[in-house]
Amino acid sequence: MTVRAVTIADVAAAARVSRATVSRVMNGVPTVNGEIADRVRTVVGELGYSPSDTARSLSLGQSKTVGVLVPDLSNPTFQQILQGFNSAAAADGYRILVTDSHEEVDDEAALVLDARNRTDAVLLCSPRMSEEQLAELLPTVKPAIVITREAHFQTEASVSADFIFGIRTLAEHLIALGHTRIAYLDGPAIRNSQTTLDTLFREVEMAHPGVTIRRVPCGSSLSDGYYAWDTLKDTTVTGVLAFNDLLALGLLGRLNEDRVPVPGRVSIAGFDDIHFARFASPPLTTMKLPKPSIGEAAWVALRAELKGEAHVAPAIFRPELMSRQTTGPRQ
Amino acid sequence: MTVRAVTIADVAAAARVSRATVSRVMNGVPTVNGEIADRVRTVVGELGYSPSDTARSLSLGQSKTVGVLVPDLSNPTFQQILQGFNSAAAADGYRILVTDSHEEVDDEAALVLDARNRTDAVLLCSPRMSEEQLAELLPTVKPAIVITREAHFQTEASVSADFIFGIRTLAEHLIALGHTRIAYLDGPAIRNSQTTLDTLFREVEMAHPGVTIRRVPCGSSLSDGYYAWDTLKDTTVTGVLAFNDLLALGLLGRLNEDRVPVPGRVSIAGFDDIHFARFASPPLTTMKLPKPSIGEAAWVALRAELKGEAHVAPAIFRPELMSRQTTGPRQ
DNA sequence: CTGTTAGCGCATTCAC
DNA sequence: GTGAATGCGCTAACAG
Repeated sequence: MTVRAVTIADVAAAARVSRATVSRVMNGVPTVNGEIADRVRTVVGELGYSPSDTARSLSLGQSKTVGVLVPDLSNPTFQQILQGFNSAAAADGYRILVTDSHEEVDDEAALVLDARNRTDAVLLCSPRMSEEQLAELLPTVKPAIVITREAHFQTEASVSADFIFGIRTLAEHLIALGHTRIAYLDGPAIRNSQTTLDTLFREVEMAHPGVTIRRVPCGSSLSDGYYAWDTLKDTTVTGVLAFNDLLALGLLGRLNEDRVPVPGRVSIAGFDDIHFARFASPPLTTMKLPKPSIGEAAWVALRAELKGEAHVAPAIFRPELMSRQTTGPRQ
Repeated sequence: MTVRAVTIADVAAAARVSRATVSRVMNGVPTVNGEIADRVRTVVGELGYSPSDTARSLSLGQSKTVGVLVPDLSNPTFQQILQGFNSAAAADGYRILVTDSHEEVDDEAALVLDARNRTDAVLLCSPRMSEEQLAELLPTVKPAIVITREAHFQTEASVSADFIFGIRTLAEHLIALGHTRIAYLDGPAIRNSQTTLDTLFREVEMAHPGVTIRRVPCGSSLSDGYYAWDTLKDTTVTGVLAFNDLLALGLLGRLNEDRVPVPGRVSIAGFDDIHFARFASPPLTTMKLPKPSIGEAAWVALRAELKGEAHVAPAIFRPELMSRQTTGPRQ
């Protein structure tokens, strides 16, 4: 914008028609005289006119745009979810506006509000805020839906990945390979997923006497994984589960650097199956998430809300084990 | 938006004041009676009012937002440039709206136009469109600036990376290691950078008799690099330069998979120095680009244009050689 | 089939 | 210090 160079009025004047007619031509309304339409189009071309989306949005009462909040756009996982979401939305004529919170929990609410003020709805992708904050925010920004890594937020999360199932699968995988001392690299401290995970680990330990799974605070980035070795190396841990692939890959890079054999000395498993996982050396064992499908499901849910339809049933996606080379028998 | 739940009028009515007063309170205009202001704020809280950015934009004549076009958001390089740009812009109270062209050259112009119609200016990050298209588009969307990988588009590119210098450096690096048969994995076919690169390679060949550098059409993604080996493996090439790190990393992944020693059988060099480069195995030799600085410089240039100041001098960034382990003596 | 009128939600002159 | 009126650029009835 910035004091629009050429407006609909300019075009109307130059084409000697009313603004309404210009509007009709621009929107492809068929009931316009061919000659007039041509004349308008010509002028549009000459003046380089292009309608202000802001004005259209205000007038139409909708922007045909939905906002998306992600905690970290540099994480390939979110990019892929976003792609699935984006193409699905695009197919319905919607565009997206993405905002990255950079893992700053305290900024999330404001960012969502902000995004919502210029769009018709919002998608909260793995919000890091507490469940309470979320519950408070949601009603003020709806239509809104949230994608979560845990399936137990049934009230809010329309789309979720069965993280617990995935971690259990990975744990069993390591245990089957003979590992008994396992570490879990924790993701961003969020919500009350804490207890859920603890419960899982206790269950697994119960089922497999002799096995211990220890949680280690970590983070969500490559470097978080890289530095995790500092606290891990002096332990007897032989198997490591990571909150996500970034963590696992960062750790793997560190181990390669320190010439620690993988999976000889320690087995590593990630979560998400980002592209790089396959290209790592050795290729990373991880749980594959159908990221584009998750994005699509999110759009389907959001579109339903947009249309005011009945709530669609929450979609829960099960990850799939990609057993590659970073995990092997305990030695 | 979507038929705004609560508007400024609602707040005004509930607080028994005029809309103008509500507006003043919302914008922190000091000349408002304390009690009234408090009353308004209370109502705002109760009603959960939050001003429509769309309406504000239209009224103010500016959105305090700038659009950014990138060819591939999943490429970490662009993310980092974006981050630099974003934080610089944020410091000046501007927000950004990103659009990803997914390397679809033909969509770029429309996307830029689209973005520009809801923002005050646009940044074209490594546009893939032809120089002619760019020249035609630019005037219609200004204020606009472009970031380029080549320094020779002096007329348009406000910020650029000295790609030619970087590739030359890498070529010399390989040659110094004894490589004489070198392949260059080409990026997206764009503009007329073709001849520039050819010129460079001829120069290098002249300066080093016996050396040949062959261009191989490739692409810009991990998988493009992965499949490049299919055409490379039957050649006598011992050194490979890649358009970017993604290509190099994809190729490296393939070579690890096929158990082809790197750099024993073939040396590889990338370009950009994305995070993953360091974590690859072996760590990737590449040219480091000051990506955040590039982003910041872009904002400085764009801000100047926004203010209608004189054109700032084009900024050209020189990449720096990061000699790591994917390049070694010819064997 | 085209022009006139009104209004989307907000900020901002201008009087009061 | 506050309210009433006007306009940002566009679309959508409504007439004609």
